[in-house]
Amino acid sequence: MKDVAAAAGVGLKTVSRVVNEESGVSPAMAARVRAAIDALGFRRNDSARLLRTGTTASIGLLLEDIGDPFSSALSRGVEGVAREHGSLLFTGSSAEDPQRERELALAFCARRVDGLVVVPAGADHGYLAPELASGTAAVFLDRPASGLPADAVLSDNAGGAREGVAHLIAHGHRRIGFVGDLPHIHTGSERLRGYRAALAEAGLPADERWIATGPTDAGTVARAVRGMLSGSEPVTALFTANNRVTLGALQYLAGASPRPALVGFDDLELGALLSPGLTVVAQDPEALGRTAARLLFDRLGGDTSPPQRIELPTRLIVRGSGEVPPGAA
Amino acid sequence: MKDVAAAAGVGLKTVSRVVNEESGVSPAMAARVRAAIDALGFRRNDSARLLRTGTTASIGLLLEDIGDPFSSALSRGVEGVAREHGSLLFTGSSAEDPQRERELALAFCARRVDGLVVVPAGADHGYLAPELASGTAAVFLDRPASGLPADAVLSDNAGGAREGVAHLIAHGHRRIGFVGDLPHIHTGSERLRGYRAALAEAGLPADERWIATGPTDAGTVARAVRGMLSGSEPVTALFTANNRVTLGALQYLAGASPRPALVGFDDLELGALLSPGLTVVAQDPEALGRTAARLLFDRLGGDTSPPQRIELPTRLIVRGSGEVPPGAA
DNA sequence: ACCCAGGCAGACAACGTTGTCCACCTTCGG
DNA sequence: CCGAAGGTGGACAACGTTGTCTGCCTGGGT
Repeated sequence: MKDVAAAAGVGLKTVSRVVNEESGVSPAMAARVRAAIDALGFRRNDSARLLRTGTTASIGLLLEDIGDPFSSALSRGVEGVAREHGSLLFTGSSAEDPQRERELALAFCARRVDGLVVVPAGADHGYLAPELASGTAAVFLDRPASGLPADAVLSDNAGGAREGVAHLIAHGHRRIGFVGDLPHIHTGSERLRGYRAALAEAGLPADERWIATGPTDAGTVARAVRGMLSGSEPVTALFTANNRVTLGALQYLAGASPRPALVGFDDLELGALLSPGLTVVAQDPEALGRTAARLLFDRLGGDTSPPQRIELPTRLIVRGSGEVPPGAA
Repeated sequence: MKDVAAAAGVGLKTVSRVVNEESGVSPAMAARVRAAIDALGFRRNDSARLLRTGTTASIGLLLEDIGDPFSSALSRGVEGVAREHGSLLFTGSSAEDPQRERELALAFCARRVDGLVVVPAGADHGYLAPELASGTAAVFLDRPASGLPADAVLSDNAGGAREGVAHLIAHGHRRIGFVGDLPHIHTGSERLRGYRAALAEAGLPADERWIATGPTDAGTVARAVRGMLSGSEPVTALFTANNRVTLGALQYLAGASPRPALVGFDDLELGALLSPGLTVVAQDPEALGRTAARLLFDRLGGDTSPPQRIELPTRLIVRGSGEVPPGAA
C-alpha cells in the first residue's frame, strides 16, 4: 500500500480511501491511484485490516466429520447463511475426539473468529467459557453443550425415534432391536429414550438383548444385528439410530431372507430406490445448519436474550418396509 | 498481553516469550506469567501474530458444493493433510458460478491464505495470476485451470468413461445413451470423449440423439432419459456421467421395466445394495483431495518444479447391471 | 479584494504481536 | 576482590491497515 502511494505520488491514507471507496477523493486522483494499484497488482491485506477494525468477518464450523453426508448437509446450511452475512467459514472435523474438538475450537478462537458453530464431540465445554466471556458467540448444533449455558439447535431425537418405533409396533412387530451410538453421545441416548418410550406406551418390554449401543462401524453393527437375529427370540424389526448404522445394517442384511423390517434415523440418498423401500425418520440437516447460523448471527448482531434451545421436528417417511413379517404378532 | 504483563509485573516481551515457550525465562517468572494469563483468560491473538510473522497457517478450499458427497469427500482428504501441516481450512462453495468462485478465491487471498485448493467452476483463472505471482500457491482439483500454468490433480475421466462404456458394449449393447454435464465443464467433456472413444473402438456410431449434455438437476435428467428411451431406436443402456445424473436417472427409472442397463461415473453410497446392483466407474475423491493438498504443501515447502498434472486412475466396479437386454445385439 | 466555509489530502497513532538490540545482574575464574 | 562472560528481562520498531486530526487550497459571497 505504501508502494502504491509512492507510485501514485499520494499519501497512504488516500490510497486507503480509494480502496474503501470512501468519499472525499477527487475522481482524477482516484483514477491515478487505481492505475497504480493495477500496475503493482496490489491487494488489500484483510488480516491487517481486520486487526485494525477488530472484526474478522469469519466464523468457525466444527463438525464431526466433513465427509459424512449429515455433516456436509449441515455445512451447506451454515455456509449459505454465512455468505449472506459476508462471513468466511473455517471448517474442521473433530472425528468425535474431544481433544481434537478442543484444539480446533481454540485454534479458531485464537484466529478471533466472530463466532463458532459446534457439533460437540466432548463431554465438557467449560474450556469455552473464557472465549464466550470475551465476546465470541457460540451455537451448538445437533447436540447441546455440557457445562456451559449456550444456544443449541437440535432435532427432536426422542420424538422422532418414538414415532419410528411406533410405526414398527403399529405394523405388528413385538420384538424390535435398537442399534445406535455410544450412550454418551446425546443424539444416541435421546433416540434410545424415544425407543424405550414407544415400547412402554405399547406395553412392550424392552429386552436389553435387543439394544446395542456401541461404535457405529460396519463390523460392530453387523455383529450386533447378527446377535439380535439369532437365538430363541430373534427380533423381527430393527430401529437403526443413525445413517451409518442404517448403512451398516443394510449391508449386512443384503440378500438376507426374510429381511427384518427396518426403520432408520436419517434419510439416505438412495433410500427411495431400495427394495423394499427404506422407511426413515428424516431430519433436515440443512435447516439445522441454517437455523444455527442464523441464531449465531443474531447473537453477533447484539441479541442478548437467554440461551435458547431450538428443536426442529423430524418427519417419518414411510416407504413400505413395515409389512407384517411372517411369525410376528 | 499488555494487561498480562502488567498483572505479572513483567515486560511485554517476557510474556511473549512465555507464550511461545522460548528459552530465556526463569521457571519462577514463567509460572508467574502463566498465573496471570490464566487469571485474565488471555489468549494470544493469532491474527496479529500472523501479521507480524507473515504466514497465516491456513489454506483455502474452494468447492463446487460442500453438500455434495463428492465434494465433501474431497474436503475430507484435504482437511486431513492440512491438519498434518498444522494448517486451518477456509471452505467455500462456488455453486458452479464463476463469479462466485472468483469472489471467494480473492476473499481467501485477501486473508492471505498460504495456498488454495480449487475445484474450478469458471472458464478463466487469469485473475489468479497476480496472486500466484505474489507467492500464494494454488492447486486445481478435479478439473484443470484454464489460462494459467498451475498444478492439477484429476481423475482419468476419459479412460474411466471409456472403460465403463466398453463394459456395456461387451455385454452386447449397441445403443448406449450418454447423460452428462454441460460441455464447458472439463469432467463432462472428458467423460464424453471417453464415451465416444469406446464407441469408436467398437465400430459403433455415436448418434447425437443419444447424447445429452445439460444441467444435472433431476428434471432435466429425467427428460433426457425419457427421450432416449422412446422413439424408433431406444437406447438399451445408459452411461450417466456423474453422481447427480446417476441419481436422477435411477429415480426416473425406478420401477421401469425393463430397466435399461446403467453404468454410472462415481460410486454411490448405497450402490451395492440396489437391485439390480449398480455398476460404476469409481473415483477415489478422498485420495484426490489428499493428493492435491500434499502437492500444495510441497509447493509451500519450496518445490518450484514445473506445474504438474497428476491423473489418478478410476476403477470399474461391476455389480451385475450388464445383462444382455431383450432386443439388444 | 478579502474572508469564510467546505472539501480534500496527508501526518500520526493505534490494533496485538514478534524480532532486534541493549542493559542489567549474577556468577565464576583469575 | 575485580573483571569478564553468560544468562535474563525490557524498550522499541515493525507487520499493513484504518480512524482522527489538522491543514491546505479552492470557490463563492460580500
